[in-house]
Amino acid sequence: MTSTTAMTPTRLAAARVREQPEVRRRMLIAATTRSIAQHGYSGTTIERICAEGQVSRGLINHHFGSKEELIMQAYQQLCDSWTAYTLSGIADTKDPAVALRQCIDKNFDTSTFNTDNLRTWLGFWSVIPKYPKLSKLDRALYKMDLKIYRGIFVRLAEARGLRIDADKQATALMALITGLWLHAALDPTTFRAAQAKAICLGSVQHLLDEPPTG
Amino acid sequence: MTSTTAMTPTRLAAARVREQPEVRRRMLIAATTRSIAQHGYSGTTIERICAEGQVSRGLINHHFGSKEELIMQAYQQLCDSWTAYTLSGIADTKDPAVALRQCIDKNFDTSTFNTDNLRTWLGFWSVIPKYPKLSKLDRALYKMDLKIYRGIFVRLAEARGLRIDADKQATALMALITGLWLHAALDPTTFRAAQAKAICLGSVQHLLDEPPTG
DNA sequence: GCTTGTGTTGAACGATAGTTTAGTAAGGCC
DNA sequence: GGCCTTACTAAACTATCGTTCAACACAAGC
Repeated sequence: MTSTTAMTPTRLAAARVREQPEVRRRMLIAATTRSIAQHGYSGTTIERICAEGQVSRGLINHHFGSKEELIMQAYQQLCDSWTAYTLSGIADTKDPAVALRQCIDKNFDTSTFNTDNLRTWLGFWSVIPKYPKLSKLDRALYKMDLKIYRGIFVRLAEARGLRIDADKQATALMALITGLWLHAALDPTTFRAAQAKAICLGSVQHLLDEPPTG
Repeated sequence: MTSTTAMTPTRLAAARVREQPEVRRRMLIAATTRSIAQHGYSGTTIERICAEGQVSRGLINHHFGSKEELIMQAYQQLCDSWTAYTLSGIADTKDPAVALRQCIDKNFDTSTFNTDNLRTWLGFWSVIPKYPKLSKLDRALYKMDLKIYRGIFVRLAEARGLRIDADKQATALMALITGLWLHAALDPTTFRAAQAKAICLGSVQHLLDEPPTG
């Protein structure tokens, strides 16, 4: 009855690769991030994510329960990665000036300051007001960053014998970085990474130039 | 046959107010802006806009042809308003230092630096990469702002006898402002308008403090 | 080798998106 | 005052959204 030569199977065998749940979840999170980078949040549908991850539509609900949960975990992953990446640059740095330079470097290196990554952040930012969970994650990230930069400015003030408002300086530098990221995300031709970094360094130059021994 | 007392009309007379097309279009654009402020771009549907504008669902297509066209015109209106508002502050200002202060003021006054307005900008920013028309509008706005700030810094340099990179200064100030806007949009409790403005003024203080006559 | 567990698929589901359209009524013109 | 244009409504329409589910296939345990 079944002739393998006459009848090609109606359903061609899909590349059904069985992965460990944790591995598959990571893949789907990565696919989500890529979709947001390329199509924005409003253009990121279940179908698009699954196409990006080369899996069928039902798999997201199997591994995450809902699209919302996937989005939450994707942003958590993004925040965690960024925090780890930032901290890795100042782990055992004694000189606060060096630490500051390294932090700024990381904000404008090729793995960070590229259109895909910046647009991923933009995509998540746009829905943070909608989801309290995302707000919470974002605020935690902001506070973490603020703490890092504030700490650096405090150490810088001590080392240089200056009186500076570390909190204000940290807030200003973070806003400047975010603004440069946003403008680059909206139009990648506006300025290059080197120019953006130069602007950042320029804003803190007066704190870096001073000789350590007054 | 028709008993007004026994039968309440099946279709309660809606507040069918006939407006001039231009007036109605303005109302629908305002409703769109409000919806984006409150629900983000991805939460802004035809139904939501029409509910906000208190009209029926079909009216948007009647006046704009499509939702996309409405979004485009809403962003155009937002950009035009902002440009006019910015220019109005420096129309006949001779002293560049005063002009700069006034520009900064406008970025943090109550009509600008409120959650609704900032989230409206955020909502539009998130879809700019998707629509070339929006990109074009945004780039025009950016260039206009850049021109204004660059001009002020050029005049400031001349008046103070300083050598400054006006383009770099303008880019930096605009990024700082945008970053402060974004952080405030994501979490209104992060800082108050006065603090944000103080940070901005602080970033250009070294250009304003100098006495006019060296 | 058979059973069990589960990662995976693809179709079907209800809900909701944006659009279209037939019908209604208000305002201008002769 | 009757006619015509058109702003407007409300329902129907098609497409697509996120989700559910029955069937399937691969790996582990006995």
